[in-house]
Amino acid sequence: MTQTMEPQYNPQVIEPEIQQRWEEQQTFKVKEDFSKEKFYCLSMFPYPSGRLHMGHVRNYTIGDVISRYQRMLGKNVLQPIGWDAFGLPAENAAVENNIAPATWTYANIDHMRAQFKRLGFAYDWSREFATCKPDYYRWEQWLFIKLYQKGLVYRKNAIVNWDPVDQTVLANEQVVNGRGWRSGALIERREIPQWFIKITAYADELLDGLDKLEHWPEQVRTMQRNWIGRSEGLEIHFDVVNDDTPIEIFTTRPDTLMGSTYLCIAPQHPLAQRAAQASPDIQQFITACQHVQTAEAALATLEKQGIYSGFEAIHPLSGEKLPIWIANFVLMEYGTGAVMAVPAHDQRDYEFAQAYQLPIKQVITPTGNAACDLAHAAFTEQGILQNSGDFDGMDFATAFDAVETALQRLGKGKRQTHYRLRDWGVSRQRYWGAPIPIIYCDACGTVPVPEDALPIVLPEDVSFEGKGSPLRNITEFYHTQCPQCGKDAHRETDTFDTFVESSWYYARFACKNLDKAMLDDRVKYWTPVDQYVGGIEHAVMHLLYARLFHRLMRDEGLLNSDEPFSRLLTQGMVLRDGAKMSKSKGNTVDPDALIAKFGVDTVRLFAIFAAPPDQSLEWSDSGVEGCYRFLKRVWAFAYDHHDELKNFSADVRHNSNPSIDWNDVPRSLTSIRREMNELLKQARYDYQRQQFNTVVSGCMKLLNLLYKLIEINEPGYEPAHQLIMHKCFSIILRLLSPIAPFMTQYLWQELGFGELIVDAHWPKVATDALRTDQIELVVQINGKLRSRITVPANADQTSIETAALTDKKIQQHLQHKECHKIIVVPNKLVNLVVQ
RNA sequence: GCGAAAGUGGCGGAAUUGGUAUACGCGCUGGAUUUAGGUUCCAGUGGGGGCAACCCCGUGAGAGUUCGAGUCUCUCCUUUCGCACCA
Repeated sequence: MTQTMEPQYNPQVIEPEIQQRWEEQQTFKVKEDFSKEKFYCLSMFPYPSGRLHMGHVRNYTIGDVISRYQRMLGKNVLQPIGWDAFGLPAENAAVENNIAPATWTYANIDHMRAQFKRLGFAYDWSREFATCKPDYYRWEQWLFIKLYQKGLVYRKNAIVNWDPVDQTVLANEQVVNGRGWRSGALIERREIPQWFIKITAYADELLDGLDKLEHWPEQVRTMQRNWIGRSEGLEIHFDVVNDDTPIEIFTTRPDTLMGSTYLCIAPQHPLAQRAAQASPDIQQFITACQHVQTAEAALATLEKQGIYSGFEAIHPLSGEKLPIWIANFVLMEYGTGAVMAVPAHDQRDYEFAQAYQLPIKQVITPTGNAACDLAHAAFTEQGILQNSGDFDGMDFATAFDAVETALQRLGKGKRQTHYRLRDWGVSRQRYWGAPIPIIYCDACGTVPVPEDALPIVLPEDVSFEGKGSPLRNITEFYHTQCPQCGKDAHRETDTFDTFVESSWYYARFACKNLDKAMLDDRVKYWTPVDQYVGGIEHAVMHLLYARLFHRLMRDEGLLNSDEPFSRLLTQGMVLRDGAKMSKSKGNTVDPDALIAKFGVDTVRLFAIFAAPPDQSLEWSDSGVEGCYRFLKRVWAFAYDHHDELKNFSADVRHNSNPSIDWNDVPRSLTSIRREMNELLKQARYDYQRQQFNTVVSGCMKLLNLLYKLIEINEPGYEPAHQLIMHKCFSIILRLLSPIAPFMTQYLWQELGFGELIVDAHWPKVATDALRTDQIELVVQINGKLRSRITVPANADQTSIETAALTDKKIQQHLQHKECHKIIVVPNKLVNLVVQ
């Protein structure tokens, strides 16, 4: 404890001092003591976009609060950080500023690293890495080849957005209203060969695994379930009149089969192509469909259009001839490229049938006597079959089986499990990404790069104009020899989707410098990640791909668990004036400016206090000032307390608990002590359930309590008074330290509590302090609050009822009325039910 | 369009299991300190009525279950997120 203390809170002086000390002492460098209980806390690593925004500050503060809290609980905590360094923005910046994507990326990383350090996050910086470095991405190239050998990756044609003016492939984000964002040209669908990872081979496991992720938010699990979309249905074949190839469809509603009045096929369906040869109108329609965007949202809101193909299908059971239509909303690449239309019982089919005057045939009637009016909408619920021949009168389940049996007998259909989930296309026609390790040889075909030839290094020193990949023009990259026959060959110029890098980085943090393998046994100690923190926008894609990669690595024998993230916290967005903070909206707040004005602790405190972690946070300048005011009040209290401390008993000063008989202490003091312990109990619970905003409220209440305590004067009971005060302040500092680590560290030492507060014991509740002999109960009449009574804590039901009924206010209310029933909720209330 | 959430004072939010609605903070009003502004401190603050005791209303809208609903169920409205090449 120092002799003097600054009266003014000056974060600009203390924060850099403490930051320097953490760095010098390597306070947060993790010790690999495998005998200790570990806690791996990870926030989704940032894309190095330039500067930190408030969303970053919030995300990484939440992760840091959890890390520091877990460390104070005594665990061996790993909290690493790195950079998701490949991506499209670097290419855009390269075009705009005439700078190589690598140069731009590394400069951003340097800037953001300095910002992270200023924010005081308890990272183990020795494990930092960037995914754009060959010693990282070489291992995903290695894994890709392993998957190739196992048949888990394959190449097939897939659609991209093609900008015919810029002669380049555009991301969905770069297509605005169907046009290229730079060229303004109408985008075309173009089919090119691309690499896919067979995520569908893991569909069942990814789906079933969700049930075990009990510490994930239910909404995320539901979204993933729906994304995978497992459904049971029938695959049905329709023969085509005057054509050899039958049309295959999948339906989850075979009970409506007899109500099918037409079929729809995709414009790219082979049959549609044949139809186009005979009809210029059909050809024109198909050409127009070339401009349908690839994004599903655009597709779904599209005006449904179609044209009769001239072909007819034969209904597999009735033999009826059904017209085959070509429709813009049916996609060749998903499913079979054809659907059976049942306009009476599917809303989309209904609208299409109305628009093109196609017949609507009702085959399902509601159960019971419920009305069913097909004049305005389809009836889409399950019911009882009618107009369906032998199937009439059956319910959904019976009809499902009967239709299946009937079709199977004819060889025209069978039961099938269908997934909405599609295989993961990982090819990107871009420069700034990890090269896909494949070689194309005229003689040998597609040849994977041999393991000992990895990594395939991406040249960083390139001139980048944004028109196609520069890799095609770099001879020493593009031209190579075939690993099998040695003849001239060329490399794949596509790079990996950046989701590949972010799918396994969490595991690499366990063994960052390893150059002999992707992972080693250390990963078995550290994974799974105990706490993962990140935005809800990643609920499906990133989190599903990481769950896939974890299993792929497990099946390579690199890991011994099934899931990458045991617990997930999805934090909300930072809003200002009700809209997401973003450069384009011009409503951002610069964290650096705030830190310069208030210090880091205030910024962190606000990020935590303003909203619960999983909800959106509304920015408020005056709210930040309120947080600053609170920290100043803490400092002011500490300053006075520091001054008073020399008058305190040696026991209290040295934090050795003096023995005090609390039964002998006046109620004015014991009630403060009880309140303090109740607030502590609540704060511990709030930490556990990760509701950190109310932890801050609790600390504010504790400080208010201390100011109340100062006003109390009980001569002869100074030791108890001092003890409560000193203890209460040490509790405030510890509860607050994960959130405002700088000030609390400074005061912890200044007031002689110890050295590093992050190594202090987490405060415990004195349960004896919570005991009370009298309790207050609320008395309600018909659920409305009418009075309060005080009863002994151990009062029985009868005496509580008597106390409630004889209460003066209650008697006034009960005049001339009869009480039927009394409900007593222990420790809470009494409700009198009155006529 | 499909999938997932959210809606509580002037504002951010609290209310652990269905049990005292609005804790804590901001803002505002009044007062103290200060030459002044700022800072700091004290008091008040959901709406309506009443001299007062106190009463009525009140958690997006409407219904329902219950002794009791912000919390559970249904319908609707609004906002946000995701939709496979932004990350």
